[in-house]
Amino acid sequence: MLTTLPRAMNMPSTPDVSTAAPTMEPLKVACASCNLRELCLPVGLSAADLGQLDGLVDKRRSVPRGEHLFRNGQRFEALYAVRTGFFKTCVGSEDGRDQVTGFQMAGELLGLDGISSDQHHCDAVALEDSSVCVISYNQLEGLSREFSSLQHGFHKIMSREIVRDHGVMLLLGNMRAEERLAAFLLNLTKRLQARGFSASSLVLRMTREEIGSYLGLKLETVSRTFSKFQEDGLMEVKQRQLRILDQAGLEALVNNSRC
Amino acid sequence: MLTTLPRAMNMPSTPDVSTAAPTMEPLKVACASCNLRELCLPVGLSAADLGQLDGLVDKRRSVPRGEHLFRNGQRFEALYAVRTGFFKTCVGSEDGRDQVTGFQMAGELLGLDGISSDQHHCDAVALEDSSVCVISYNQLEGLSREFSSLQHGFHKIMSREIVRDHGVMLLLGNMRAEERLAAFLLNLTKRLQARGFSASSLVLRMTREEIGSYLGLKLETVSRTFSKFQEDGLMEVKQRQLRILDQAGLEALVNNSRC
DNA sequence: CGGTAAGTTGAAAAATCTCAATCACGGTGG
DNA sequence: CCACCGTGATTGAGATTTTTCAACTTACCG
Repeated sequence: MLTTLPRAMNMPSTPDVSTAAPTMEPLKVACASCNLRELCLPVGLSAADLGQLDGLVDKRRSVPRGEHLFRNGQRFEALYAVRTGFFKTCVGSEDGRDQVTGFQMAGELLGLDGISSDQHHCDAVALEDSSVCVISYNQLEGLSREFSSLQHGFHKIMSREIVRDHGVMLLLGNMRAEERLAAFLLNLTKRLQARGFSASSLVLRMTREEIGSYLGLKLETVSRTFSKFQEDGLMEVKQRQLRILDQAGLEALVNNSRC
Repeated sequence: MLTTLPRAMNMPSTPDVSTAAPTMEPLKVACASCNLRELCLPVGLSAADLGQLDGLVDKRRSVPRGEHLFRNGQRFEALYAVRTGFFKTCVGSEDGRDQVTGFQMAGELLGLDGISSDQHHCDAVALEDSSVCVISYNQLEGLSREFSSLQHGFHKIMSREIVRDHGVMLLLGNMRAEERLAAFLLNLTKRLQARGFSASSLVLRMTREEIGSYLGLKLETVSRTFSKFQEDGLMEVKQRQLRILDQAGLEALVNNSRC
């Protein structure tokens, strides 16, 4: 998916206070100096264009762990780019069913579902203390008409979300429990790696139940499958602390349907 | 989803040769005179704007039953609006897994997945002899910068696709076989009804296997569930010919998880 | 230090899948 | 015109996977 990797980022989940930009007012939000620009909405924009996009990000907003960034039914006004932290999105039906539709980390966009009918169609909940950039959707549409590279980049992001969703459908429709969890973990580590984190050692930000909801499994099945992966020497699991020992083994699980 | 219903359409799956537009050259493709304009990309555009959108639809293309409109990996150049007929889209993984990600009928857009990386990420196959309007994506981006209502409409369509996909995830992740099939049938009849067809009598365009693939079930399970629905008096099933006898009963199946 | 939320594990139940046989239907060619 | 063929659909029975229910452990937070 991501063609451009970010340069070395030592503290990827911390804002770029370290970046030595001379005379920068901290209250001004500027994509041009954000260390997430290679992963976020401004992908592919030239430095010149980037400078003109001051108006894109209205402001920031911090969301403590467990709080909602937005809720199903709420009026849609803005998109949100995760700056630090970790979110889940979930949809629910009239009866109390609940489905986690995704997990979002730094640089990923939240709220695209809201455009369809001017109101949000899912809940977005912070799984740890988080902060987001607030992108006024009106502003984005306006700037998109001016900067075709921004327009195209935004379309790509929406399209990528559709492609991602189709991948989840494949997972939910065709895979057994082990394959689902393996695919999930590989996807997670790939995204973490793109943000400068280790590909093998990670801390899960979500509960077994949330993983299960995303993967269409019960939490007990998720737990059992983790245990099995550990027995098989694929990884070390200590609660939410994971260490991948055999990435190739995981990949084989996903790819070789059953042999 | 659809707020505006089309006026009376007697032959919804036939092009608008009947609409008495004076001095219209039949080779010119014009959204302004298409009877699908209320369901298709130009939703919400004023008559004035619509007239200016001559360039939107490049040309038409007909796709015989069983043929591909586009394939996974193929270069992305255009979106396609279904004019007549019926399509399925499916994604596949390296190992021969295959997942139907959607069924598209008149007025619905195909190819949105291709924007993300300039190549298609799924196959689109005609399930009956079909025809589509070819919408050059470059042209669409250009016109979008000029007409903000087109821009907004397009964004809404992409967003709606994302919302739809999340609904499918809920279905695949949380529902049992009966609920899935009921939800699928209700969705199908709702869309057919929006196009002027009966809400109760329909002919399935896809096989049990294709339904199963979409719903994450094996074809035998789909078949058994149809039989059960028939035993329960919810519908009459004769191969692909369906007659819904108890729509409320189907809705209850979907909504009341298990009571 | 205790209370609570999260995670693990076992055993039985339930849903779905697999494999296999049979049936229905549309098209084709003798 | 009709028998035949192939694809798609149906149905049964047993195997498999996942869920459910329940008991128990672990970690974290005030």
